[in-house]
Amino acid sequence: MGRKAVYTETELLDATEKLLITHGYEGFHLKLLSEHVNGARSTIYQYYANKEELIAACVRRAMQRILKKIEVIDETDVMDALHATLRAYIDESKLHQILSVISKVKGEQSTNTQADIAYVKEGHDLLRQQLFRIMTRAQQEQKLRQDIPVMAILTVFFTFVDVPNTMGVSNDDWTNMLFKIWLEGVKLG
Amino acid sequence: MGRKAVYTETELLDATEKLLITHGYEGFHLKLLSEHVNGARSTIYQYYANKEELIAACVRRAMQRILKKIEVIDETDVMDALHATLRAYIDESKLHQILSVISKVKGEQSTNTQADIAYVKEGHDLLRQQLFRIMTRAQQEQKLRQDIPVMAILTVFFTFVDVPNTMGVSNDDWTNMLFKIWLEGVKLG
Amino acid sequence: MGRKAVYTETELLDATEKLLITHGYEGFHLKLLSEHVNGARSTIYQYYANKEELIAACVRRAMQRILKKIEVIDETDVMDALHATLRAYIDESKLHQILSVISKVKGEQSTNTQADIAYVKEGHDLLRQQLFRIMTRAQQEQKLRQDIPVMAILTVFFTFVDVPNTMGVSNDDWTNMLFKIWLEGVKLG
Amino acid sequence: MGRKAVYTETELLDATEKLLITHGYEGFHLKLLSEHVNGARSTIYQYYANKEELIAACVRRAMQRILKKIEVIDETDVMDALHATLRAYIDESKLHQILSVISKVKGEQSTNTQADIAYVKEGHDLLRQQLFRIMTRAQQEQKLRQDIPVMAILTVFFTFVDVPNTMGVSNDDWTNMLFKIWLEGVKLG
DNA sequence: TATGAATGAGGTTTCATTCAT
DNA sequence: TATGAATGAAACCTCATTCAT
Repeated sequence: MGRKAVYTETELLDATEKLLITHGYEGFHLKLLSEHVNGARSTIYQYYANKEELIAACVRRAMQRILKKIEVIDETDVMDALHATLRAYIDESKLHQILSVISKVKGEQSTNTQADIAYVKEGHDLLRQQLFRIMTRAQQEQKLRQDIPVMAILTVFFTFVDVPNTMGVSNDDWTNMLFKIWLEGVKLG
Repeated sequence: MGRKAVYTETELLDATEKLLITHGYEGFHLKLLSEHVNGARSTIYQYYANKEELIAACVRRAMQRILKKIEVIDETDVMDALHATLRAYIDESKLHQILSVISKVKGEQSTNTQADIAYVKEGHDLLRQQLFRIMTRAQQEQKLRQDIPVMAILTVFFTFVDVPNTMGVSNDDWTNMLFKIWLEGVKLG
Repeated sequence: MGRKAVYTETELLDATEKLLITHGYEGFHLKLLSEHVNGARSTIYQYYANKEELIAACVRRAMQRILKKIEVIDETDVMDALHATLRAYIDESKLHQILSVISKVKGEQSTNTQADIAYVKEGHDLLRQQLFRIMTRAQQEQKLRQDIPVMAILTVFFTFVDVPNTMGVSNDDWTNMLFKIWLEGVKLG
Repeated sequence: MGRKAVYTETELLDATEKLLITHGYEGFHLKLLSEHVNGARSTIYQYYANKEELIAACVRRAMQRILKKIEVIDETDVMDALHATLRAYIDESKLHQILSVISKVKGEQSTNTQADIAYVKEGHDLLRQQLFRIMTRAQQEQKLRQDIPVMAILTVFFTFVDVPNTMGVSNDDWTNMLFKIWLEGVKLG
């Protein structure tokens, strides 16, 4: 019963995510969104009580997506696990941009929003801790150099994730190349 | 001598830069700026015709600053030059954030703005080309591995610049550590 | 017998009346109403063409209710009639609040609404005239002082109706107390 | 320095008060206000941060006005004091309408608003307590009947304040008439 | 020149009402 | 018939920019 929806919630979040990436938190407007989705601006309020709630839900979904991908990585072989992790992040190359939005979301009004913010924050910590754990194990297994603090290795790793694929190669090739550079450096011999 | 002007152009640009870093292009407002500077909001228009012009001037100045620092680097020794370059960038750790603002500046209105945008774009290319040149030379001199395209090495280098100093060490130490990782990688042995 | 309708017209008007009292004309919304009744907002339009029509019907019903109560009052004894009248009004303590809403209802659109507005206006006059008549009779019968115009006595009477029962006593006791004050005043002796 | 203001704060509050009386809290809009004052809607925000703050300030001012009038009343003679009090309230015949608005004002956002709300609430209590005190004294001095609780006398008094001047006489005459009715009642002899 | 004040454009949100299932 | 969904009008509020002192 009732009229057919002009778009699904998924479509709404997809469009939101795209616009958050291209315009950033402050440049994201509901008018903009409504122009990228067929339907009136006010219709958005059928799905989310306000802009903040929508953005928070969008960021949360992105976090859920990466968590799901990271979760299934086999940690038997430490180096394979790191490689797979890098690949997962590169597949979600815009992830950091989206997640960083969460720091601007104002959650005072809605408990929904607050819950989403908390979820994303926890996800952040989880991802960081898991990588820290794996890398520590890699150091112990003599797979990573020990004269550099894990924290530094980790931070560099997180930055590699954001290296733009200026070569325009496949994600597979790009992951392999970055992983190699991360491991071996760029110096000859 | 007359009464001190409410604020000098330099103070205005300094405040603008700080706020662009903390709030981003879309989060930067003249009201905000006037609250961080001693004088009224409308006085800003004595210096710049509009917001875009102010922002463009601010980004231009940042580009000038880094160009000046890069310009004086001695290129005799290729690897020293790269190290010094990394150090220069790390000293200007927020540089990328500022420069990236330029892509959002709308320059249709003012030729001043357009000139500034062009200047920044050219500076960008200049920096990139210079590094490209140095790295190519380094490859030729057998200082950098040849199985990885210079473009990839370069892109990674540019990303290193943005690795946040999570260890909280001095810029000197941080540069050394990053440079070492960039060169040698994180793998043991 | 078929499924029970989501709500009867009576339920709708009851809820409307309650909300008009608590929120006033301007604070009354159909969304609010639909939340206080079992059924969807749009279903309201099956009963009334628009918000104004609903409100007008609600006020009209309240007027009908008080008219019915006043109508049956035995006027044989003038003072008993006045006492009974006060009691009837006090039983409908929120009446004035509801009736006053009518002045805000916009009736241009619907003849139904216009008819309801007219009905309420006429009822108003009727009530006033009837009381005026009784009081004039009471004056003639030497039951009410003659040095005060009936109009003033009447207006004061109408105000007594709205004295909030701050003592929290029964309607019976409250009526008696107010009637006594109205008649005898508050001065000692 | 700076442009000449289109209206003073007093004019703004006067217009606000008038509109609050005629349209009520929920029917009061800034667009409406801007139409009753020369100047654009957005100009209002130069004076008050938001609608609630404006309304709260308006109600506060009304409370201040009545407090000032009540304050100066000479309490030497208890009955004279009560008469003067009634007169003061009748001069501010719309007072209750304005003050009642305060219960709808949402003050969560602004401490200014909260302070104004508190001020009005306290003023309310003050007025009530002062009258209670005077009336209690009047009872003790055998000026008011003792078979009726002061609370009831007080409540009736507060209602008298709102009796509309349907006779169209001067405030002086109206006060005298109401005071007489309040004291002596409407019964003959 | 510096600035307080004014303002219109544009963004957010709510709500009566309509649509289509 | 009942309703979920859509929507435009209208309210609130912010901000870049202009005005006039």
